[in-house]
Amino acid sequence: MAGINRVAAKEKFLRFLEQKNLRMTSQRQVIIDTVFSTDQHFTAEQLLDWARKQDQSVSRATVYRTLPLLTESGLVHEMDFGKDYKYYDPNYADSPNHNHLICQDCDRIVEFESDKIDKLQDEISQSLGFSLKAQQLRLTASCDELKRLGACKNKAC
Amino acid sequence: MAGINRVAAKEKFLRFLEQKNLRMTSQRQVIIDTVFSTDQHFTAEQLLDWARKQDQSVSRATVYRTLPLLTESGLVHEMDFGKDYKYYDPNYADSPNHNHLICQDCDRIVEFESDKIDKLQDEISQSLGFSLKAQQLRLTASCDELKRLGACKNKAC
DNA sequence: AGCTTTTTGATACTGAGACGCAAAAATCGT
DNA sequence: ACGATTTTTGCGTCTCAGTATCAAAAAGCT
Repeated sequence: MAGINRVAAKEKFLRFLEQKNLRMTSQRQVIIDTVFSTDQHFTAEQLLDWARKQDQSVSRATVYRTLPLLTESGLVHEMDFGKDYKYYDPNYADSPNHNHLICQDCDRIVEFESDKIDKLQDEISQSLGFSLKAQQLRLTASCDELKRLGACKNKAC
Repeated sequence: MAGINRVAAKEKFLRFLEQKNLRMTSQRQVIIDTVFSTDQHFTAEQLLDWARKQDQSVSRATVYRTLPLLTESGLVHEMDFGKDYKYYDPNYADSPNHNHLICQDCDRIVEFESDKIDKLQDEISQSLGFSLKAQQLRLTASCDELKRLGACKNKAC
């Protein structure tokens, strides 16, 4: 599953820029092309590297300036995995409620959804007197189950 | 509910140090006294400020060195609320599975627990082939429910 | 083409946290 | 109680992600 269609994403971003009276530039093109050519989570610095392979001249500043736009437009989601830098998730437009399980042994990140959890979160928020706006669930786990079965395909396992 | 007993906490920390062949020093005393005189979440810099009011000589380095010890001993929990600095939660020893709801309007942090969610998390981890080690659930919400009812006591609401 | 507004890239800056090291404190053996 | 050994401390420096500044370049407008 390769995330949102690159063309659809670009289109949505165009509409967002228009509505905000911002301009589509070649640098922004390169950046969102890069973002939606993967479905991996990435950091700002990674994105800079990748984008520069496509266009030497893309600057760090522009990458850091474009990421908040992508976040605001709902195409990408800002995540913190407990490191001292941010991660960005390009699968957000597809499934805005997905959660993450991070393996502490092999650093894999597995995405999952759960209607039951979503529903409970809503109920709890209501019962505390709030209305839920956003949510982040992060499970830290160990793949020893898979290891025991010899089924873990990851090199680090 | 004022968090774990200060005396109990100090005792637990003493045992932890002993087991690791580390020493109890006056600075570490001051730091954990400070930590367990509140049940609020705090940052490293806040802790430094508070501790220095009690003992001028406590250094930034020592605070930053002590916090990982407190975390490792299970007395405190490291949290990220999406800011670029970490928060620490002194209520962790009491209820290691509690979750957080952060109000985006008034910045209040409400703690809550849910056996149902805990259970679902475990089930999901198992079904993905992992065993759950740790968990962080963060809800971002707005207190407009309370506001509408005129029941929100917070000044910012 | 000229004029205005936005965007860009280079560079300097900020702020949390880590590191290195010599001095100070705690522990231990005698 | 005292010197030897080990740990811890405080200071200063360093790193690194992210932000701010600003003149130059690009885009859009008439």
